Amino acid sequence: MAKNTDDLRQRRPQQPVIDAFDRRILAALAADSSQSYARLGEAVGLSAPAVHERVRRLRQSGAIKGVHAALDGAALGKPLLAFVHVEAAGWGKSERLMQLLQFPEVEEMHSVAGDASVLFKVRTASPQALEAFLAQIHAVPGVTGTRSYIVLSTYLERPVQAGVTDGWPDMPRPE
Amino acid sequence: MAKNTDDLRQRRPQQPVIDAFDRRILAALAADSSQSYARLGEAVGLSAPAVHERVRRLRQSGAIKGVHAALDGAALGKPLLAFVHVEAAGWGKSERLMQLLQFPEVEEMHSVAGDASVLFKVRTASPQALEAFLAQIHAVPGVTGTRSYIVLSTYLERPVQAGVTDGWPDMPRPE
DNA sequence: AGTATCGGCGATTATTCTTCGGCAGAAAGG
DNA sequence: CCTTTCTGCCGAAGAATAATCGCCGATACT
Repeated sequence: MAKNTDDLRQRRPQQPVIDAFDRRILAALAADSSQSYARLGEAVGLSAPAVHERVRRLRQSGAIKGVHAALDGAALGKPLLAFVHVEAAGWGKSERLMQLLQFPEVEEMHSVAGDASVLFKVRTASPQALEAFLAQIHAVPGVTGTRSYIVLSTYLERPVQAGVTDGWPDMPRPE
Repeated sequence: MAKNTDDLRQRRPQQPVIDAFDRRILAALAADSSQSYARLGEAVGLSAPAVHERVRRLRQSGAIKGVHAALDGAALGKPLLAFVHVEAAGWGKSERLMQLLQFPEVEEMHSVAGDASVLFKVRTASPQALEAFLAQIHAVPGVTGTRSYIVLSTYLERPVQAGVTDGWPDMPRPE
């Protein structure tokens, strides 16, 4: 037996093939991850152990990064949601900026292409708290300015969806 | 017995008091909602049934809106994340705009105060798909323009945190 | 054809969830 | 100050679920 073939087997496809069953399982778990494997299996057309095995694989492959409780910001005393665009001279990502992630008010931080360098999503208890956060940002060396977008109403806020639109509706092309 | 006192009891405080135990439970559930009540109880210093009861209450009060699996956009074939600002003449929220929420690419939609009316967070399979989505937006009557921010790197993306910063670090006040 | 591999299914065991009764502490009333 | 009432926690039991095992059919490769 050629043992060295095991090395070849260790290639990780990194795309462990996500078939239609997986997609349906992922969609169901993204919607509600507290349902039993039996119910999931019934929904997608598989047995409970089969679903269990697929979920285990999806977890290990990284397609499922975790399962989290969705909390209500207002109920927790953080009714103010805002997106903060940061303009920075030089390269935006600094060690100093990363320290801001320790604040539980910060939910997202991305570097973006556009007329801003870094984008924050923050949920604060009050305008004063947002001001304090902005002060923290402005205290970072290299930051030249910020632009804040205060959220008035949230019409949709959901986790990553499993679905992909492949056939976009025909658009009225600009002539 | 005055039965009518029951009516008074039906006042819902709407702030059913979230104490330190609740906050720790919520923090733990936001981080990982797949752990057992026994482990949670051990972490926060309560028994499993006590945690169960508190979680039930937090669920009912709306503090916990649900539990969802966090999926990996790239693994699902949607590696492109973008924030799209929409400028609209008149009032931004239209029935036509709400129909766009049916696309699984759309993860968030807010109306904001700032130099934009509506803000979308979309995760698409490709730049072409993003273009198709933008075309959908521009097809909505009243939309005068969009500004897109393509995400280059995501440094943080997490659900609503239970914690609140009350003592913000002293900021260097602008003199 | 033979053979190995993979994935699903049914059944079993182990964990966990969920409920129940009892009890201690705090708050309201006499 | 004592009683009453209420609330919330705990330990224990029963129900439901998660997690594992062996077997089987399908597929692909030799």
